[in-house]
Amino acid sequence: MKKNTRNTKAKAEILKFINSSTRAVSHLDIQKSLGEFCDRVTIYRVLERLTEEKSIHRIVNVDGVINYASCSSCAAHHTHNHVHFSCINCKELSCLENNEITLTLPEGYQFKEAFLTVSGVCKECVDRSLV
Amino acid sequence: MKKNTRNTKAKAEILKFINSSTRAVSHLDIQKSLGEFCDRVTIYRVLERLTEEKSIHRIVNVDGVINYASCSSCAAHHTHNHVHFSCINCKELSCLENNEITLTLPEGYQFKEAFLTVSGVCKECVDRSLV
DNA sequence: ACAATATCGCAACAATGTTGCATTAAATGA
DNA sequence: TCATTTAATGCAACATTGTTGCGATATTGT
Ligand SMILES: [Zn+2]
Ligand SMILES: [Zn+2]
Ligand SMILES: [Zn+2]
Ligand SMILES: [Zn+2]
Repeated sequence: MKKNTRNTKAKAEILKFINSSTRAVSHLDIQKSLGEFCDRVTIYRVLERLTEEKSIHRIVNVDGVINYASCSSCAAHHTHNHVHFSCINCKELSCLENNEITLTLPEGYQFKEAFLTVSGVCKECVDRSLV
Repeated sequence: MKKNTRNTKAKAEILKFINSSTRAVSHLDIQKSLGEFCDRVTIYRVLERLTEEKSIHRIVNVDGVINYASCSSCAAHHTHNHVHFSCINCKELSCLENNEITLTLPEGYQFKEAFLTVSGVCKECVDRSLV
C-alpha cells in the first residue's frame, strides 16, 4: 500500500522558494526566508518529502552543507550527475548544465552516481572584482 | 611573524592513525579509535592544523560528513583534484588515483578546484555479494 | 460532510562543532 | 640542563544542526 502525499501550505511555500531561486539553498536559507511561516522541523520533513518525490535534489556543498535545488532543469536527463559550481566568494551554489563527465572506475567497482562540484569564482564575482 | 607549530603526542597519534588507514576517516572514527587518549576538541584542532600544514586533506562525503585522508599519495600531483570513491554498502571512502578529469566552465567563470566523488559499490563488497 | 491519516507544532533530545580560559608541555637558547 | 616563551591541551560551557515522539490539525478520497 502506497502512502499518498498531500499538498500543504508549507510544502507549496518551500517548493516555490526553491524554484524561484537561481541558486541552491540550504535549510538555513529557507528558514530565514520563511521566518515564522512554519516550524524548523517542518522544513526538514518537507525537504525530505520533496526529495523523495524528486521535485528537488540535494547537493552537498564543498564545506559539507547540504543544499537543495529545483529539478526542473534536470527533468530532461533524469539524472543528477551533472556538475555543480560553488563560488568561493559569494558562496553561490548552482547547477551547471551541459557538462557531462566520463570516468573509469578500477576493476571490479560498480558505478552508481557521480557527485561533481567545482569551486572557483562565479561570473558575477569576477566582473565585480574587475571593475 | 609566522607561528611555528609543535609536534605533540596528539598530533602524532592522529596523523599515524590517518596514515595507517586505507580509507578516509571522520572525526568520529578518530575519536573511537583514540578513546580517552585526548579530548574531542583537541581532535578538531589537530585536524585543522594538519590540514593547514597539508599533511592531510579533507574530503566531503556524499552525505556531507567530512573525512580526512593522508596526502602521501597526493604529494606527486600536488593537487587534491583526484576522484574519490564512496561505497554505498560498507561506507568506505577512498582516493582513486590516476583519474584525471577535464571539464569546461561557462564563460567568465574562474576555476579553482574540483571535488569529484563517485558513489557505488567497492570491489570488496561486490565480491562478497557474489559469493 | 465525514472519516482516515498525512502533516504540523512543540518540546525534548542527540549529534556535531565552537569558544574562552586556566593549565600543560614543546621548543629554543642561555 | 634549566628557564623562558607560547603553542597546544583539557574542560566546561555554549552554539548549531538534525532527529524523535506525540497530541493537535488539516488535507483528501469517498
Ligand atoms: Zn560569486
Ligand atoms: Zn543540480
Ligand atoms: Zn564497500
Ligand atoms: Zn583524496
